[in-house]
Amino acid sequence: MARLCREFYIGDTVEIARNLLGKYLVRRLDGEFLICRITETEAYVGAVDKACHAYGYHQTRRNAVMFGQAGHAYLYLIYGMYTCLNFVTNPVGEPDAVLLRGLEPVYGIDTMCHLRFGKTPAQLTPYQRKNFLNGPGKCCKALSLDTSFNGIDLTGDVLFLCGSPADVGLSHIPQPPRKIAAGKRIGIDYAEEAKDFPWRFTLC
DNA sequence: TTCAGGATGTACT
DNA sequence: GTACATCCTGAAC
Repeated sequence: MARLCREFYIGDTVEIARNLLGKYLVRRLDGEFLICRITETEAYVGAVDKACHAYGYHQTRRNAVMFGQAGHAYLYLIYGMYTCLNFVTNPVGEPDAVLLRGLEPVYGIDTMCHLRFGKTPAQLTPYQRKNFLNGPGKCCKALSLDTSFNGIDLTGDVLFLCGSPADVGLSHIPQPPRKIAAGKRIGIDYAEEAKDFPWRFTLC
């Protein structure tokens, strides 16, 4: 499959967060492909952003991956229970990342449904159907990702991104034109002025 | 349909 | 000991 190369992940992090919308996230699990369209992201910029784990270039054991090479995945545990997936951007030493907040399932839906709810798609309640992949913890659960994947290379074979349905062998999937909305980020009320940065992007 | 509250464990001070 | 880039449940409207 033709996947996004490392250069895609190098540049202005806020711009990359916007460019990630509509791209396809591919997870290879036991030989099966799980494929989703990215619908929601947030940018985190270490140098200036109090909401970022690496604010002011503060490096710890947890966030070390953010200081490494672009195009790798930063995964961490939040609230003791849930995993968040980030894409590391920018050059080595510049700790920026894009948080994945929302997805739309495209392929492998039965498997994702089972991973998330232990049910088949037909067994979902309307509430579960509506809230399938609209949060960072939910995305990781449906793709069977946990902190053991921290630092994985996004140009490898386990987890990577593609630019179009044709790149993932699904040329029959339509891509209707959609708009991008920007807004404030979520769950970072402690971050003072940074909580109001319009660095959350949604496909609508 | 919205809201409050609890679950839960790791990293960091 | 405290805070945390969250999610689910159940109750009230």
